[in-house]
Amino acid sequence: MEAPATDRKGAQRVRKEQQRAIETRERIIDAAIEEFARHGFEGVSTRSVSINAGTRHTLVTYHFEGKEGLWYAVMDRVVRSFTTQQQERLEGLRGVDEVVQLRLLLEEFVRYSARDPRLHKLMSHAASEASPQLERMMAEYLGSYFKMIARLIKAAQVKGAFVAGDPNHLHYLFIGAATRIFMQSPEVNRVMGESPFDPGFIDRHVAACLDLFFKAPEAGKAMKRPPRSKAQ
Amino acid sequence: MEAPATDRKGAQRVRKEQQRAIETRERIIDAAIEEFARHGFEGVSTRSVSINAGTRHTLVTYHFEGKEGLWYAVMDRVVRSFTTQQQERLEGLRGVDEVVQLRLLLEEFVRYSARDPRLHKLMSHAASEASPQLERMMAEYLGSYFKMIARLIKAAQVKGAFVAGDPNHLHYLFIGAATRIFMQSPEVNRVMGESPFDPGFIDRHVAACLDLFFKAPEAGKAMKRPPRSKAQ
DNA sequence: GTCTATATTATGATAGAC
DNA sequence: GTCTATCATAATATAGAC
Repeated sequence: MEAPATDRKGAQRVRKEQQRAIETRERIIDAAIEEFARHGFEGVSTRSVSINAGTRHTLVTYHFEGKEGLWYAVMDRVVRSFTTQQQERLEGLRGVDEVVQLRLLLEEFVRYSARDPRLHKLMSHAASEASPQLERMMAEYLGSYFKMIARLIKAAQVKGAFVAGDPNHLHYLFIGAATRIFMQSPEVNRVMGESPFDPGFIDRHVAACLDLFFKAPEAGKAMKRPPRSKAQ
Repeated sequence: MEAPATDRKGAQRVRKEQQRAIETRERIIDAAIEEFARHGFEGVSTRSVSINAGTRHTLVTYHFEGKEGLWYAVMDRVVRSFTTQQQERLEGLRGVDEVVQLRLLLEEFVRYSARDPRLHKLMSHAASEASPQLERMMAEYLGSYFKMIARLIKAAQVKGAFVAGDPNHLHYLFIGAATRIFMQSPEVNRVMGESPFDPGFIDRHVAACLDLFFKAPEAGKAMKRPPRSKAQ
């Protein structure tokens, strides 16, 4: 059976429609990331999300099978985007000294948190009580991420370049120290008189966070930390 | 005009009613702290709060003039209870070396966060965007608290006992490092295989947090930190 | 895929009896 | 002060036209 003349046009129309559908889906997720980060799951209505996305709330049901499905899609995108970014950064550093790897990954972590604190706001909602969703995220993405960082911390400790203690525990201390200031920026602004998102502040913040955890490997060396790489 | 015989009984009844009213008010606040900490302002209904408090939702309106008034009452109680506790701890340490004062206040801060992480969960909701409420809390309670800690950090830095850097900045690093682990305990549990609320863990956590920020004043001294006071 | 219309339930707030 | 009854609005979800 030969394809009739209308088929090409038809296929083209289908592709365009699919394209538009994908864009709608993405716009909804974008808007939902913003709202969920600000108000948490219970504090968000699919109506306000869809309005901010420029569509109707019924499309949330169509694309995500309801509010919960939208939440999954949001967490999936945000967490996956973070972990793959870190993973790629690590792969680009193959062969480099592990202490340097760790330092650069953690620096990137801080800068990522400054660029988009919504990951941590979302996690603060998702991880504050046990749930199947949390378990799934841990199993799928975050578990191996924590293992990877713990491995690097252990290696850095062996070389005497990182403070002593349980690697995962120290990782959590780092995460907290690095991100709190961005998660509560209005309060910080009020206390410190400057925005933590100011580029100058971010540089100082990166240095302060790293300085807390990295040690100069030899006692004879100066306490000043080596110049940090700025380029990716 | 003499008071009639019924007055004594009447006054007694009024006192009892007032007492009961106060208890109702307190029970509502207790329940609201729990709910607001978990779900944030938008995610909470006055109905569920009042059910958990064992009353009707109309009493929320009566006692607090609505949901927003309840939110104010909650934040007021939680923040005030924290700052006065720290204030009293400080007053009990009059005359003590400032480095020791700071160390003990920060230790108390960590243990307080472990006892009741809801303060920080509430703040993470209240301080993530600017608002008149936040401004009021800062002006009334938290502003002077941050000033007090900054003063002690500065003094400790002069004595070479605390890491260098802007005192308020370092304070935020400390707050983040100390509290994140309790705010996301289910995630931590999954990663570390133990609860951060385990007494043994809390002790190790206190030590780890303090060790990050306090320095041994002399290079010749051993790196081990002095035994921490456990009592009050 | 997207829209309109609508069903159902939840929520914040109020009025009035006791 | 606390309760019952009720209202107006907002939310999730679904059905069906296009």
